[in-house]
Amino acid sequence: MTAVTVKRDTASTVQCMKAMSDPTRLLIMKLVQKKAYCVCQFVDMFEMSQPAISQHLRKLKMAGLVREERRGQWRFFSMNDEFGARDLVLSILNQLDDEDETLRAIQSKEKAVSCD
Amino acid sequence: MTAVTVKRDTASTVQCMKAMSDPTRLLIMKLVQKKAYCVCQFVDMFEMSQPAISQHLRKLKMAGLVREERRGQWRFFSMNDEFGARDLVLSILNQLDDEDETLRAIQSKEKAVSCD
DNA sequence: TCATTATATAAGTCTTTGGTTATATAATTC
DNA sequence: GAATTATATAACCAAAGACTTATATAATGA
Repeated sequence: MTAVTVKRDTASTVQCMKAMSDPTRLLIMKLVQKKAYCVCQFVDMFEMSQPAISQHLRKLKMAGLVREERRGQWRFFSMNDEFGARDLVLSILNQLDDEDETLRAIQSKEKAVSCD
Repeated sequence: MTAVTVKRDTASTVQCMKAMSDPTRLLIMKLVQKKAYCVCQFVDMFEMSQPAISQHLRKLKMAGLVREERRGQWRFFSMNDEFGARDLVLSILNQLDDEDETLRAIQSKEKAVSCD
């Protein structure tokens, strides 16, 4: 049973694609598809500065692809299931190899957060 | 009968998405999916300068999304069906609305080429 | 061969992007 | 309430993008 894809206009398609057309953001989307992560986890996994990660997350959030949730001193990000272009996002993520080396390397660096 | 999608790595996915993450190039891909167009047709349809169109086409060609064919003094561009990330391209184009206003407006400006 | 037509390329400009460092804010813990 | 921890934001910078104008190339046709 395949859902009928809601067709989208050019502008919103381009906006969504631009948000995901970066290796860091594409992989963040791949990760949050499965569960929520907090900023500091991404910092560890991507071995990237905290401001750099924050800015990538802001872009994804502004574009509507992720949602933010506060838990104590942490902010968790997860996939926004109410996003209009959700089908587009999923079809892109779906053809991204789960065995991809870059993805694997990043996943292997995941650390638990105290509140978990 | 749905074809099995070949999973792709992060780098090639991002490269393909970047090539399509522009309204002009996304719509060019939508157009060449159906048939080949020459540069001068795109210039008319997108109401954009010839060098600008040439440069967009070069990007698409360099990324492997389109192929070029000479017919007399014209150069026709069509979708490259041998492209590795073809499934990704098609799934993106597939969810782009055929009734999209921008697309319609561009299609309405199509003119015939002498050699047609 | 010369003018015309179709296209590419080069060089310049302006904007956007993705990082940096420094600092602000807000919750937690001592 | 002071120090610590998590995060955001601001200001800056270098590189990439998307145009522009000017010019080169290549095929066509007189």
